Amino acid sequence: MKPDRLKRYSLLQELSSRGVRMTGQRKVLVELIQESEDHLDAATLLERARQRDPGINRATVYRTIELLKRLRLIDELDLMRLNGEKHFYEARTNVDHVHLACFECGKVEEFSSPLFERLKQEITRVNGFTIRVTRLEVGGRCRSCCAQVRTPIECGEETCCKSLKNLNC
Amino acid sequence: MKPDRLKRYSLLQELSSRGVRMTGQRKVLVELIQESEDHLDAATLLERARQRDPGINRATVYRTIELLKRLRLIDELDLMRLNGEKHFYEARTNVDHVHLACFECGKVEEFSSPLFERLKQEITRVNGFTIRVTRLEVGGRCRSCCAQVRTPIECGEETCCKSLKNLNC
DNA sequence: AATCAATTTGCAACTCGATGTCAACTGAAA
DNA sequence: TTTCAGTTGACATCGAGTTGCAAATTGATT
Repeated sequence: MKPDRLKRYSLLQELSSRGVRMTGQRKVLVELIQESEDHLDAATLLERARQRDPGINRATVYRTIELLKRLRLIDELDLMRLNGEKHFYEARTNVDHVHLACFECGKVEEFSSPLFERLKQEITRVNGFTIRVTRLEVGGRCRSCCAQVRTPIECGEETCCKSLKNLNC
Repeated sequence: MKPDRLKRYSLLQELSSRGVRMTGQRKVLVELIQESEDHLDAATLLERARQRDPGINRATVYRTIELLKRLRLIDELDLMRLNGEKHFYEARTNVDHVHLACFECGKVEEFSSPLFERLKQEITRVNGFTIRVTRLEVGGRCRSCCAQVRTPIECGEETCCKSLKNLNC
């Protein structure tokens, strides 16, 4: 399933329906997360927010992220530490999905599948575990990078990670 | 599948077979990771290592972790930030498995399933993605906590997270 | 056993994402 | 419009992880 097939929650709507106070700063931040095509980290979010409200503070960004996370309106991602320690955020979707992070080019694809839903059901059934959040991240080499690069991914090869850091590979 | 059904790689063996220089510090660290029942973070690993070799340094711990990660001999986990920003490590297993982190009691269960393997195959087939590492973490409430606690997990309830921090819930 | 280049370690300073504190401010209910 | 709990900005602080470099160690070679 393509990313654009995934439905994102309307954050503003959810917030107001839950009686959360809507400040100017929150509105800007929430809109940015909602609109964003890519996965935002806190620093990028701050940077973009300052273009709309120059006075906005870093702490507010983190506090808003915290709020949205607690309300389960956004998901937090690591993207296999493709870009270091940062965390990334996205508006929640109606269906959980996998993030495929390419160690070669850094691209991140999204993928959802009924198999994932079945796996979740199995977890609940077999372990008696009530699932609240899931995070499935996969690291490797995307289709176009596989086509370009001759050498297969080899364990321990220095060459396989090239310029990227913290690859887990 | 129970954790003890998962086979872990023998780290020392793998390292020597790949011609990695074996220093005293590495031996201690690698043995500790191998022996450990639970998932170790860097600080805990350092602490335990110092009981065997008091002079061992923090930087060495991180460098060894980095080495093992690059050689794909250990996996890195977040455990849904159950305990803050720390990363956790475990010797790789023959089969990928899910980590189920209970937000209530902090317990971490492991679970592997053919469905997970099928999902991985599907990812490869549909997306043309060559998988190198996977990380599937699930947060929620474990069986015994579900039995104890009356209230279901509710979005935005302050009570659902209680003393634990950074719950993503 | 002694030699030696290459690798690894310890140390300490540093980076950087994230959090805590507190006075000042503000959204929205009355 | 007033009121005040909730929110923000400023700034200090935290803590996990990294880095540069001199000294120490490894293990292959003689």
